[in-house]
Amino acid sequence: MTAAMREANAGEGLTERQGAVLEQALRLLVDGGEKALTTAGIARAANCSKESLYKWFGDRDGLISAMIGFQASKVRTQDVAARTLDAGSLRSHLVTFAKDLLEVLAGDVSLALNRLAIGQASRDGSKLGHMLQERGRRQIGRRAAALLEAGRKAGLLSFDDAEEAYGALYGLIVSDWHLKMLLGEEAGEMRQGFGRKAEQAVSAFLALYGTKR
Amino acid sequence: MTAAMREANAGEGLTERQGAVLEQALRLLVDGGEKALTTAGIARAANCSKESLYKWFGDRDGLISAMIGFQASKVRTQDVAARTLDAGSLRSHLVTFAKDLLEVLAGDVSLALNRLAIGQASRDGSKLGHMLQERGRRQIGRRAAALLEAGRKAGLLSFDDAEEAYGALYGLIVSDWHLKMLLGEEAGEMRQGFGRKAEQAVSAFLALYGTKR
DNA sequence: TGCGAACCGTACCGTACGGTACTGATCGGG
DNA sequence: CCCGATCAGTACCGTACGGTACGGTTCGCA
Repeated sequence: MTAAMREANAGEGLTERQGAVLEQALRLLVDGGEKALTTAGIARAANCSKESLYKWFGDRDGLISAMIGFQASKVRTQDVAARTLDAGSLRSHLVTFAKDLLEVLAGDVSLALNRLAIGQASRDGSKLGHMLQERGRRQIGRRAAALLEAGRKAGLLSFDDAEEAYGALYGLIVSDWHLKMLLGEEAGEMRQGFGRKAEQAVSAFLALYGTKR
Repeated sequence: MTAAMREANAGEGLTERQGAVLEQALRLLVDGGEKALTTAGIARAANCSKESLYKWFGDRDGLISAMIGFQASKVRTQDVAARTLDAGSLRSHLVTFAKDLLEVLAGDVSLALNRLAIGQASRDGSKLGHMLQERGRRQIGRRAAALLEAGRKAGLLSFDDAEEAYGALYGLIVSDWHLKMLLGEEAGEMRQGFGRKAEQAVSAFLALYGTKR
């Protein structure tokens, strides 16, 4: 029973009720930051008892871990089957990827969870940090890697180290926007610049790694 | 008057004693994260009384703000007078800038302060975030802007929007390393890759914005 | 030598949090 | 119709923090 629960928490085997509780917890976190993420507050917001929280998630850290896993499980990245890939469609796919990346990073839940994990990075041995890294970046990184690999196979891209190419793409897209948003810069005002920024970044990336010239 | 005249430490109106206290506070923050940054802990580490802390800095937020200002005042960026600028020296200056930037961002005090400001971004209306942005990034941004402008004046670089070019340079250099370090990735292991990464980033930047071909 | 300001060390207060224990209500199965 | 399990609601406990107050000490200065 307990073992099943623990394993379930790591994956997605959560009761609807528990999912609803995590939803409320995420909402609290987004609205009020880590300070607002108290067990009493969650219990009040979710109309459940503190005792249930501890029974389901063990302790506060377990609850936070469950929040991260829960949120990650909601964002599934679909692999684009790009069989027919020409210069135009590659560019379009890259631009879409860039916009998606910026949108994800600017999402308030993403920002709140990243802030939480960063704030706890010094205390908990970066356990949450690794979790976010694995569940979040890894997913979108795979999507990008697949896209880049497809581009190379189609003779549209040229690079030796895929990781290096992805690093350049990521940096060109995100620059220091993520940090600025994490530090509190209002994300709403920035969003309208995402489209232009994505186009610029992809153009630069193709100038660097594209074979067409 | 003597108190006020006592050399204002690095432009701030701080006594040496107060600077020493802030030094200890920064050390506490670096070692133990925000949780370790308690008024009692600071008083103990700095051999001063809590009453003095409140007299000097008002409250905990004032103390944290003073810590940021104090740390920023210690990092002065020297403008490189690049009168004779050729392709080689521009590249060398850019590589040096890139390495410096990575070293600064990987510094444990910088990481700790950024973590602190990010953790408080939701509670205090990003006051600390703006402070860090203004005192930290602005400085190194100006250095980069001067370098880019000099390169353009010398006919070695070509760009319309300096801010856009700087964004590309920053992104190519930093990529997602800063976030990874903020999330707890051990910075020590990464440092040895800084040199190579700086070279790669500058090469890519020059391929994008350099006039020499 | 005497005075006053600054300051250290500590005791103290109110509060809020994490976590536990208890009570009563709901509900599905025999 | 009753039994056992689950859970909401709440009271409770220990702890730790931010901030304040106070006694004792040092030191500059007249």
